[in-house]
Amino acid sequence: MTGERKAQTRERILAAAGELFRGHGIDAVGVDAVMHAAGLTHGGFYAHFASKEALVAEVAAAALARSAARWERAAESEEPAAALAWIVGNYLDAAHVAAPERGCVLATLGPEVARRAAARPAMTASIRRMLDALARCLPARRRQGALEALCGMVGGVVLARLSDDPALGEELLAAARRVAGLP
Amino acid sequence: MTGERKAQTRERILAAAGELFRGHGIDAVGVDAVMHAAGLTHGGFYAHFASKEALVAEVAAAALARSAARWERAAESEEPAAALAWIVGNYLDAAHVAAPERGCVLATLGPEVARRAAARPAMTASIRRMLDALARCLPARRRQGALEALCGMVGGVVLARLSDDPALGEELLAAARRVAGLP
DNA sequence: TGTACATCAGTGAACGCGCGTTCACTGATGTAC
DNA sequence: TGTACATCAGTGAACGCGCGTTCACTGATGTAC
Repeated sequence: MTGERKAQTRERILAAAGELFRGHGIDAVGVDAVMHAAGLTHGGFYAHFASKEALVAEVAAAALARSAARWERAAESEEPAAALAWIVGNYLDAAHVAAPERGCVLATLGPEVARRAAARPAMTASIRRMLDALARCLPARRRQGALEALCGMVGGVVLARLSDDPALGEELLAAARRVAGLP
Repeated sequence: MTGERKAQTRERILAAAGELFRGHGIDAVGVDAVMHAAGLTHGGFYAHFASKEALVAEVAAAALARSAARWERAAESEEPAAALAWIVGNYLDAAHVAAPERGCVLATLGPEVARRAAARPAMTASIRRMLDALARCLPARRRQGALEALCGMVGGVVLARLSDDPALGEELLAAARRVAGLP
C-alpha cells in the first residue's frame, strides 16, 4: 500500500531528525542533513512536513512522548522500587550523558524548545506524564517527590554534560540520584 | 586613551552577545545582530574577536563567571542561611524563568555549550566555584548538599521554562527550592 | 491475463536570502617636531 | 603653539556558501477495463 510506505518514510525522517537535532542542536542541522540521514534527497521533505519548524515541533513532541511512554510502562509493569531504580538509574547514567543523540529531549533540547512557543504545550503534557509515572514509583509525598526527582534528573544530566572532568560528572549524577530517591 | 576605548567597545559587544545568545540561542543570532545591538556595524567585529566561535566561548565563560562571582560574594558577606536564601530564592524565581536573556548560562545555554568542547573547561571551573559558594551556605553534608542543590536548581529552571502552565511552573520551582534546602 | 492510464512519493536543479568573513577605506586621536 | 604625519577603531560593500523552500520532472505502483 502506498500510504503505508509514505508513513514509514515519514517515520524515518522523524527518527533521523530526532537523532541529529539532539546530537547537534536544532539550528545546527539543516533540512538536507535530515533528509540525507533518512536516505532521501532534500526536495521531498515538503511532501511530509509543512516547514522545518513543523518538523521541529513534531520531533520534540514525539521524542519526549516516547520517553514518557517508557516510564509509564516501567511504572505499570514493575514493583515501585524496581521501576524507580530502572527509570532513574538509566537516566542518571554515564551512558545517557555520553549519548545525547538518543537521550531525553528535556536535557538535550530543553532550552532550545522552550524558546519555541508552539512546541511547549506538547512538552508540558509529556512532563506531566513523566511526573505521574515517577509518582507511582514513590512511597509517600508522591507528587512532591516526583517533582523534586525530575528537577534533579534534568539538572544532573545537563551539568554532567557540561563537566570536563568525569569525576565531577559522576559526583553530579550521584547527587541527582540521591535527589531522585535512589540509595 | 585609545586602548581603553577599544576595551569598552569589546565589553559592549560581549554584553550584547550575552543577552542575545541567552535570549534566542547561539545559532539563532548572527554576528551582525550582535554588532548592531552593540551600536556598531558588523565589519568591525573581527578587530575584537577571531571568529564567532571565539566570541561564543568568551561570552559563555564571562557570563557564567559573573554568576559564580555573585554567589561567592553572597556567601562571603552574609549569614549562611541568608546567603542560601538569596542565591536559591533569586535563582528559583518566576522572574528568572521569565528573563532568560539575563539569566544563568547553565539553564539557558547549557546543552548548546556542552556540544562545544572548547567552552567546557571554563564552564567546569565556574560550576566548581558555584558549588563551593553553595557549600559554604549549607550546615552539614556541605559538598553533597551543594551538588544536589545545583542539580535541582538548573533542572527546575529548565523545566519551568518548558511548562506552558504557570501553576506547574511554580510547582517545579517550589520542588527545586526544597531540593536546594529552602523551607 | 494483459494493456493503458492515473496517481503521487521522491528527485534534483533552482530561487532568494542571510550567514560568517574579508578588505579597502575613513576619519578621529595621539605623537613628533 | 601649531602643523604634518602615523595609527588604528570602526565603516560599509563585497565574497562564497549553505540555508529553507519551490517546482517541473520521473518512474514505480495501483486501478480500470
